[in-house]
Amino acid sequence: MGSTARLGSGRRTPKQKRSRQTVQAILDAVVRLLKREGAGAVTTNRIAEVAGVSIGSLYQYFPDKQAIFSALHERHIQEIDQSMQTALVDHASSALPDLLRAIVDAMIDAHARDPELHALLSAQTPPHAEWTRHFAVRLHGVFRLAIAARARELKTRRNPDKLAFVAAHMVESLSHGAMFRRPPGLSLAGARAETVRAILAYLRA
Amino acid sequence: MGSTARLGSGRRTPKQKRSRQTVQAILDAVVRLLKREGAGAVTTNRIAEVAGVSIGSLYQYFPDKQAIFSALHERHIQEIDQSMQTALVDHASSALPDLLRAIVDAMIDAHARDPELHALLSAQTPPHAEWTRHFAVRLHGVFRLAIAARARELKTRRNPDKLAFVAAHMVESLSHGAMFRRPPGLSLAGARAETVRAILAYLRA
Amino acid sequence: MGSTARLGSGRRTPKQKRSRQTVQAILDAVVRLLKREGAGAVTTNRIAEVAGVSIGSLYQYFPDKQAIFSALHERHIQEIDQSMQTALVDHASSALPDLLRAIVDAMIDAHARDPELHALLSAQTPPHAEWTRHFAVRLHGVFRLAIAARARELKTRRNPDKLAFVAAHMVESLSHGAMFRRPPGLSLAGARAETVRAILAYLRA
Amino acid sequence: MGSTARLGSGRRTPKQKRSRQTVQAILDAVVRLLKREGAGAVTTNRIAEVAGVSIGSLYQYFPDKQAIFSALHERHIQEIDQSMQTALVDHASSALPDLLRAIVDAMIDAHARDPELHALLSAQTPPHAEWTRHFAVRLHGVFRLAIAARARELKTRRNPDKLAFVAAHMVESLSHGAMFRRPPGLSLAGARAETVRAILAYLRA
DNA sequence: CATGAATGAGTGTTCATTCAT
DNA sequence: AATGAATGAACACTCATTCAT
Repeated sequence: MGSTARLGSGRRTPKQKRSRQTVQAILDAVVRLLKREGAGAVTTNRIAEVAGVSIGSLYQYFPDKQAIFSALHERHIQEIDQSMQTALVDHASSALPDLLRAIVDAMIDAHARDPELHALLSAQTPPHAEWTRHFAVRLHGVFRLAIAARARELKTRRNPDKLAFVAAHMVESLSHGAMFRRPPGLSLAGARAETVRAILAYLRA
Repeated sequence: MGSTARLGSGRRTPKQKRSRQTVQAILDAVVRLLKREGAGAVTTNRIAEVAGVSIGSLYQYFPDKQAIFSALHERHIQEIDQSMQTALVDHASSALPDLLRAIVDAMIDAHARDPELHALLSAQTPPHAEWTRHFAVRLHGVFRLAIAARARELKTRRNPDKLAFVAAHMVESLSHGAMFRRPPGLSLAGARAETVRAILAYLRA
Repeated sequence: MGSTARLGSGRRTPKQKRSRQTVQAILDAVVRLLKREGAGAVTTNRIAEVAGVSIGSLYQYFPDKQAIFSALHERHIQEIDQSMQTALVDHASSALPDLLRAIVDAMIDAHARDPELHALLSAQTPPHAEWTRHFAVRLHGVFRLAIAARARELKTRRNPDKLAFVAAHMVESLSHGAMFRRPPGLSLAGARAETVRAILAYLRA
Repeated sequence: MGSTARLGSGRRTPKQKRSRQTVQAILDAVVRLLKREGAGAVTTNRIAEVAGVSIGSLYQYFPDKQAIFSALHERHIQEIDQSMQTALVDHASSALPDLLRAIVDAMIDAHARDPELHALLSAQTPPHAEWTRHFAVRLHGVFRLAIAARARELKTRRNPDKLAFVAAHMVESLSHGAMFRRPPGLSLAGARAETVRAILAYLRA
């Protein structure tokens, strides 16, 4: 991990850095293509071209096309996951509404940052692929933690899994909805607030 | 010869009935293929084969491959929409919890009836296609109606659009989640009940 | 030929008239399609549609697609041939320049009447098909006759076949050229006159 | 390995030479197919097969089927054009009859070299395509040059464009006719001579 | 005879993947 | 490692033709 960089020569590091850069370039190329020319234009040859690498090199780093999408998904999830983790830590000792607010914000921001990407990505991958499941589990975990830590505040003895299940789905669905299907007359800010209010209402019921 | 034109009632309809049967056969073939052999096996020639019609006939009824998926979506949505409408009417004078329960049941049942189909279908269509939007609008409408009719019971003066937005997303997301991402230890029945409880909690908050 | 129309009952005539009308309709449909939508649009089904007959009926009158083009060619040639014959007869006792002028006019007019048709037709049929040969022979014949009848005026004893060969090609090529490849600065009338002059020069040389 | 880059002269050219060879192979394959099995056998897959390349390679060099025919035409025209140019230069200071004879020979030889190809090719391309026009212009130009340079010999003040127009059409038409529609009793040599005589007669009239 | 739904062999074309250089 | 020309299985789609009604 960090240790490779510390070893004497530093000879292997540049190679690995190059690799990572190539992988990044390929992943970025997919995103650019997806946004600029639509899903139909995302062919391996085109990806390689846009990434500025040869098609041969592309296959050096990814065994097949699907692997590229998987990697992209993973990267995307990790980014969201990261901001979730941060929200959780930052508000470890805040009141529940504040924490919820932070989580919802993180989620919406993640969607807002790259809305087309998110949309097109889900169209490209089987909806029950590993990553979807994985993401659900992570989000579920975030809420389990958040809820467990505030069991007293909530005065509830209900199954925390059940609560987390509902809360996680609410945040995901409403974040997505706030971004893409907001009805006229409901601002993004309004949707944010309403999402928090809804989850709170549920948890406190 | 000349007499055929004189025979009783529906001499023109068989032509149309046959058409409808062919279209049905094609749509059913897609579903069968999707379930039995996965999305990769859904080629136009294979569809025609499984449907028991010639590829030429298939193209007599659908201008291109995408049109087949669109038709399938439309059929699927209409089925869900139907059961939603029914729930709404059947519980026109029930108490809110009963109505909500009926709506959630209709939604989950629709997902449960053909879970793979639903899943694979969404993978095939751009997520912001007309039908997705259309369905969201329909669901939203169902809730607006349900909530408006019970404004007094809810003792609320909040924007019904806002309430409907949140409620609709909760139903859709949690129905889907109940079907596909239920955590171990949460039964389908439990998820159903919890979904209703959550929506109620929100509406009454 | 003419006799069928003279026979008693007249029962068969309408049927034959209908047939001829259908055939005409089909032939006209090809021309219309060719002109309006280009060669690519000329499919048997489309022809039938434009002609206002069913595809089945079309195949009642023509064994296959190629036969339609053949019939069209034949009709086209007969029209040109007709006007050629007329020119020949009308100027049976005119001087050579006048006759030549009449033939050239007939030829150019034939091209001018339906230039696209003529062009597209040649693109559709193998260039050495029967009809092309046939047409060449007819034109050749016309000139043989015209030249033979004026051998004294021409004071020539050269092989009339040779003269006819050259004259026929000149008239065909220059008529076509006058229509389609006239250089800027050369009017159609000018091209007409020049064609006559050129043939005369050759015949008198 | 590394040494390959150091070897003598043309190490980059093989890439281009290979390309040219492939293109040549494809073009030749079309000609072979056209001659051996007729126009109906000329499918892209068959071309690739006969050319000994994969269908994928074929599409690397030609965007679509039509482009192959266009390239073939261009090649064919350039060959004829070449021999025309040569005739013009070789007889720059010859008398007009000799020059005419050379041009007619070049034209007839071009047709004689590959008569079926020429015939089938014209059947494949719209008769007013760019190349046809282009060729007419070239031929016209050749004659303008030839005539202009001999204005004194011809003692003519007539519009050289008019003269060239007629002469060019005579050469083209009579060369083609000499090849394909020669009447019995007229030898190829006879047709050649007669063509020259006819053009001379016209120019001197 | 007319109809037009049905047929299916065959077409042009794409694109993930390989491998000689 | 990198390259990119070459590959070819597979696909969506067309259209001349048939035949049951």
